[in-house]
Order: sequence, then C-alpha cells, then structure tokens
Amino acid sequence: MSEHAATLPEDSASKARLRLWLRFLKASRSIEAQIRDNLRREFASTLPRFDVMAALSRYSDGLKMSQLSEVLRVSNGNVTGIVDRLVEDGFLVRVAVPNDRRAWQVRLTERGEKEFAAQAAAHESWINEMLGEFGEKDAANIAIRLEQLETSLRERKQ
Amino acid sequence: MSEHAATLPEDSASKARLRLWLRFLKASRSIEAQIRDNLRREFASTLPRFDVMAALSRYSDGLKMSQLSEVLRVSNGNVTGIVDRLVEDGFLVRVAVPNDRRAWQVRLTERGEKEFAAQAAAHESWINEMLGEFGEKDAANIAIRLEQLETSLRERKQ
DNA sequence: CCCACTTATTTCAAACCTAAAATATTTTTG
DNA sequence: CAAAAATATTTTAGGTTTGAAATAAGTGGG
Repeated sequence: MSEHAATLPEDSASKARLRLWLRFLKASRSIEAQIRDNLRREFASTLPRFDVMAALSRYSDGLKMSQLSEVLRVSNGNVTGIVDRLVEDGFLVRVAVPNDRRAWQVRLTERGEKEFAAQAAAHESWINEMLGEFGEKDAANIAIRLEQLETSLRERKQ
Repeated sequence: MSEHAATLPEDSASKARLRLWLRFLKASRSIEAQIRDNLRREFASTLPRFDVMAALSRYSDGLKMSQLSEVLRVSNGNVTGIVDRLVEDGFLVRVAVPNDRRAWQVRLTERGEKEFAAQAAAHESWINEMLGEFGEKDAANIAIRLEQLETSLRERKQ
C-alpha cells in the first residue's frame, strides 16, 4: 500500500495484464464494429441477431430462452426482443415445451437455416481477412489459451 | 465453390481464425460483464462512465467533447449524455475554451480524480486476477500482436 | 391440498448508443 | 464584408442493453 515501496515483480506483471486487456478490448471493438457494418450493409441485419442464429444453428433441437441468454451471455430481457423480431422475420419459431408451459424451445426455421448459412459463410471470410496476420498455429494456440481463460473465469464465479 | 474439392490448407487456417475470433469475443464479453458488475456493486458506476474518466485522466488539460468521442470511438451524442451525468455527480467540469465559444474543455474535478484513482486501482486488480493465467511475457507479447492487428485494421479501412 | 420456494420468461425504467438534424460559432472565399 | 462552408456541440428519434420487478407455472414439504 506504500507508495515508497520499490516496484515488485508482481506490479509489472499486473501492468502487462492491464495493457493486454486494454489492447484486447480495443481490438475486439474494432473487429465487432467492422462485422456490424458488414452485416448491416450486406444482410440488413445486426450482430445480436447473427449471434442468436449462430447459437441456434449449433443446436438442431433448439434452445430455451434462458439457455440462449446463458450461451450468449446477455440478459434474459434482451433475448426476448431479439427473438421476437427474428420470429416476425420468419427465421425462428417458438415451440411449446411438453409438460412445461412456462418454457419455449426456440429453433431456426428452414428459411432461417438457409439465411444463416449465407451469413455464416460471409462472416467466416470477413474474419479470415481481418485476422490474416495470425497464422494457423498461432490462431489455434491463442484460441486454446482463451478457452482456458474462459473456463477459469466461469469457475471463479461459482 | 465446389463442395467436392479437397480441403485446402487455407480452409483450415480460416477455421482456426474463426475459432480464434469466437473465443476472443466470448472472453472479452465475460471479462467486460465481470467489470461492469464490479463497477456497479463497488462504485455504483458503469463501464462507459469509467471509460470517460479514464480517457480524461490521461489528459490533465482535459479534452474537448469531440476529442473524447474520437478517443473512445463512440458517437458525439453519446458522450454528451455520459458527461452530463458525470458533471451532475461532480466528477467532471465543462470549462469554456478561450477564443472558441462553440467548444468545451472537459476535465476531471479534484473529486473526480480521487474517485477515478480508486476505481482504476480496483480495476487493475480485477484484471490482474482475471488474467492471472497469462504470465508477464505472454501478456506483453499478445498485447503487441493485438496492437499490430489494430493498426492493420485501421489501415485497411482507409 | 396449500403455502412457500424455485424456475422460465416478459415487462419495465434507466442508461447507452447511433446517425441525422438542429443550433451556434468560426473560418474561408468571392 | 457577406455568403458559404466548416467546425463543435446538443438535440432528437429509434433501437439496444441491463438489472430488477412482475407474471406465470412448476415443485415440494407439511
């Protein structure tokens, strides 16, 4: 706590991690902004909509609303609005869950699957261009570290 | 375009980059969510407010509104509202700019500086805990790569 | 059965965010 | 110098996002 103490090894590690986070955040926001822009121009859609469809495309049985908000790490109320609009557009359906009238199973419609396939292909190529500086090995390595980070963050919370 | 072609080396690199981006985004959202939560509970504040104060703390002369929105990469109108509330709370002041009655210089008050110092210290320690798995060298290395990524993204846009 | 508790979802208020229009001021130019 | 252009900011309209409260439905102990 004393400002007169010599800088400890831990201090510089802490600074390096803070710096990492700031870079991380800035990069993530830049990439996100670019994707948002592309989605809007090429598909008249938004990132939250894409995220919902992407999550559902990985679960062919669909997901309940609360599972969706868990997977996407956004609030329940937020998912309600996004799903509402995707249902209006005919990309999603809400299916009643047998024996539980509180819950809905949300699924991609056939039309939704087709639409998402087109968006996902474009999305992959945007990312491939933007992250071109990362070679395959580097990309894989960093992805694994981030997965570990994610796991440890989740454990810490419980 | 043929689905019968053998998988090219480029394809797997593209997949690896996509995977990297998805991990990246998820990690970034988890960390952000945690920080938001901490700011709310410990300082009754939000991430946008923290960002504004952080930007101003790096410029002791203060920043003009347009400089703030440039630095934070958010819209002008957005900054107006956040600054309004921080001024109400006594953390910021708008100072008239000599010879230009259109512009304001926004600065931390003494109280704002104190408040931000406390928040920044807490923030650094949250990050230090959350990113504890990254050693100092790794953190520094990845930060540099992200800085390069950021630069190349900005160049691409122009 | 019934009361309390939990779970699933929606609604709500407030803050955030953007792009575009409006306002006020300064600078440039014919 | 006056009109036009540029600059700095705020206002406005329309969404997005969050946390918390409200609603609705299931579960379980007594």
